[in-house]
Amino acid sequence: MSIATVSRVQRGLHGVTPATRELVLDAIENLRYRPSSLARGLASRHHGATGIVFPDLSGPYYADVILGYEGEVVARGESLLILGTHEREESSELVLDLVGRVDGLLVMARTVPDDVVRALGRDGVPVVLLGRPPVGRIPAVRERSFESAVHLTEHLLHGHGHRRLVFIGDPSLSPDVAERWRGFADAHRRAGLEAPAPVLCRFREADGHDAALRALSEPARPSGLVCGNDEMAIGACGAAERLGLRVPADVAVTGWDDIPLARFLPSHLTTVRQPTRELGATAARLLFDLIGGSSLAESESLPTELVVRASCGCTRNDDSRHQEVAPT
Amino acid sequence: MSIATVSRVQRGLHGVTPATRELVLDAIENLRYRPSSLARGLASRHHGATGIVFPDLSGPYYADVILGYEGEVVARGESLLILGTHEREESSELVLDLVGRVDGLLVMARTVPDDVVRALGRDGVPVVLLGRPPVGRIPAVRERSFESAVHLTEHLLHGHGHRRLVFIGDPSLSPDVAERWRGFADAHRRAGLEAPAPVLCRFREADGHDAALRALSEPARPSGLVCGNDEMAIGACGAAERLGLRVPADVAVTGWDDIPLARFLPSHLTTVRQPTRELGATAARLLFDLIGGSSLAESESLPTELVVRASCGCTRNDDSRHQEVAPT
DNA sequence: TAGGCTCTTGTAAGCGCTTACACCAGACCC
DNA sequence: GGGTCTGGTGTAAGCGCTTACAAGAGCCTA
Repeated sequence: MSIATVSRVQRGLHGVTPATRELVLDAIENLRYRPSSLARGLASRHHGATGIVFPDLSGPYYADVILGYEGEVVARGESLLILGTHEREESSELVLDLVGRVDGLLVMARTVPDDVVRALGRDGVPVVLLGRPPVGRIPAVRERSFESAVHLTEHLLHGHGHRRLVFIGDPSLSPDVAERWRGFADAHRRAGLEAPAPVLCRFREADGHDAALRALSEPARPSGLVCGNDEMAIGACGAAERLGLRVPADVAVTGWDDIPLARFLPSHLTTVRQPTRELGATAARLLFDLIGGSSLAESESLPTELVVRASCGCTRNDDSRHQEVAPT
Repeated sequence: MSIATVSRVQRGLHGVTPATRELVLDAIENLRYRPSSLARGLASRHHGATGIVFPDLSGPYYADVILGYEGEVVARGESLLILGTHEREESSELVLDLVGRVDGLLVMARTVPDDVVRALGRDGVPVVLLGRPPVGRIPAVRERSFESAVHLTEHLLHGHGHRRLVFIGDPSLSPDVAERWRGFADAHRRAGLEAPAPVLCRFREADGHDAALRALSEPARPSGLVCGNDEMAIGACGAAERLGLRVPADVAVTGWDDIPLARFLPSHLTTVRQPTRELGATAARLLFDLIGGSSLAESESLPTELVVRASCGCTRNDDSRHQEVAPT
């Protein structure tokens, strides 16, 4: 019984007599033989693994995306390498290293600059982006942040008659936030209004708190704060409370992401739910298409869902209405 | 210039003239040469990667552990493969597959049965356990759940005079919960009381809700619910509310893990904070010791911290006292 | 029955590294 | 000046698979 036959049986190739196959299978069982993934990879020149590069893992967003991705990967019998960049200096170097260990890479927002992504593309590495715009021919998966931002802003503008909304968040820090800001501004424009400049801040609760404190201390106090994510919104609610303002009576607050905590704020948070798992799963499918050689892998965008609770001024505090933002 | 020299330069071995080294480095730079991790691994018979097996990624606990682990791994220039078992049938098979792609494995609670772990140990695979008891000579990293359970229960028993406490959670489902239940029971014993049987339920909010509903509907209503984790505790608070009971006036509720949401319940949750990142980092160090051949890698247990807020009956609802559970 | 098929199995040449060992200069000693 | 070291460099044999190709067995057709 030769090594080639074993290899053929192992990989379920045709051209092996059932009898021999049985024999080989028995031997494998008895010897508890496990093929070396390293040797196999070297000979067949693929790793049987893909990588995912994410900025961090605080909050449920990235964890959920990874979960959606992981499901698809495991279903294909592949492995998954992860790398959190955590705004490390050497992130690009780490990614370049990672790329040597996988057949393809999912690169998420706020991890490495575009030129690193471009370099990967030039080297022929299959790459899919998530939560950031496409780069050259490299496809991206995103949720419709722009559309949901328009939708949410119009809800505030027309549904509640707000006229002094302020956007909290820094569009330059993340493509998602940029899209949300763009939608916010666009909704204003469509309504014949001008959106005030965003109050810049980073992503965490404390950042939102500080930014909201600044915004709410302006002489012309905003009547609503549209925050770039739920964490900032939570901070903003805290800031309002600290200033003796009631949410939503004195100031409306909205977020993004619908993290579990959103339902537990004193005034249940109106927010936008993202199809996090589906984003991850879609990215995986796209990446495997790319690895499989399909060159027609196109960017995709997934619908989001407006979750209307109490903090926007809609009165009920427990149940929540959901509205899907239709494809455009 | 021979291939061996390049290899030597690459790996920073001594015995290369500075001049040659410079030459090789230049060539590497110019040709943008990257060594094949596959070939290198095959020849040197190690993967330069470790794996982590976790049950799921909902809630911040596992994400934080992974983060702590990841930091150590990346600092060593190694890669990290992840596998979520999600109570899949084929989990053991997947783990056995994963093990062929790494130099060592961190196996967390509720993923694969002990005999799989034992089998790995027998095959000489470096394995570290987390959140589950040691198996044979395989070391485990754990937080002092037992001790903090005693501490928490005594706080309730002696600090607040409770006499009808009920434990919510199923000790058979997770080693952590088992330890907590054991501490709960032990504290009762020390106080000359008998702990009532635990109200069995799974880990999620809804499970805690149902279990608490059952417990609180008993003729002799408990005056306090000690829940196996924060999610269950949140469910329990909901159940109390639904029954028209106030927390903590009518019933005290406590959790475990100190998830972010714990601070946002109507009555801020008294809970136990775990050193999640440190757990992950410690496990990584232990695993690398093991891989490095050190056979004196011992199980470790890390201190936890009792976070006293309002839901146990201590009145203040915003600041929180922390008490570290000292090593025993 | 010889020639040509098809189908199964075996052989051996890589895949791109690491590493034991051979080799070759010099430096050094007597 | 020939021998012995020493340390830098090259050679080649793996590592454990995949895979092109060769070889052999069985069957059909003329």
